[in-house]
Amino acid sequence: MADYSNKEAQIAGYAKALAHPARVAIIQLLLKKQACICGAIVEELPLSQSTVSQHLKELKLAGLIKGDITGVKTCYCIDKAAWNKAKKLLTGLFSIPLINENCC
Amino acid sequence: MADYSNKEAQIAGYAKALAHPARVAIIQLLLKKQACICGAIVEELPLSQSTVSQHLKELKLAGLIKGDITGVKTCYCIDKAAWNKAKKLLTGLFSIPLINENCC
DNA sequence: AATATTAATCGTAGTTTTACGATTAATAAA
DNA sequence: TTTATTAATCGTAAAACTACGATTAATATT
Repeated sequence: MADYSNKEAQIAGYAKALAHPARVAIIQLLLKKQACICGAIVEELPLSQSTVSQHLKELKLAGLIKGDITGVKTCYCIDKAAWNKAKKLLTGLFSIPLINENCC
Repeated sequence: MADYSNKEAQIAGYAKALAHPARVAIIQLLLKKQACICGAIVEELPLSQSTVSQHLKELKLAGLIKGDITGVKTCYCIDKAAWNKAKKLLTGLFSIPLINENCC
């Protein structure tokens, strides 16, 4: 009956950012530094440039990445602070002990 | 250019299941066993019975929970195997070392 | 047998997401 | 200065998501 907690909303927010394979792929590319320039990311994905741009925008909106424009190119990278926060929240959820003494 | 990997799709799938605060709340309730019967879950959320049922269905579809009907009531609980798989995939993503020697 | 309870499903409306091509703005190269 | 490159944004269409009330099917209770 009560409203959601801040934590729940934040977890959901970060989960939402990772709720598309393209965005998971982008994050992995950035983590492993196999790509960083927008154009290179586009080449790695089976999507059009505009669609990839949209996914990058969503990741940026969620705070997980930031973009750095230099000249005509844009370099993206993980936002360390936000990434660590997401990690903390998500791993926190998964580390709740699961003792199955339930009905099913 | 190539297609997504299985792993990426699975991560995205589990993330999607957690991409709504109501579903995060449900998972937490089940983990902490503060609720289990559908009706009790409904009482804990600021949503109608039908909407909660829909969220439960999505979590079931993602494999994270299972429902056990006994009489007129339904008891839900975490699917241990799937939950552990999700945990492994998500924590795996978050445990990729983040060395920021990038452009930004 | 009639009524109540529980939870799934149906129908529906509004919103959001996803995807694309086309366009634009900015910088780089010729 | 003209042309090319890069990436964001716009416009748009289709699909998916979210929410609700109403209905339904099943079991419990009276």
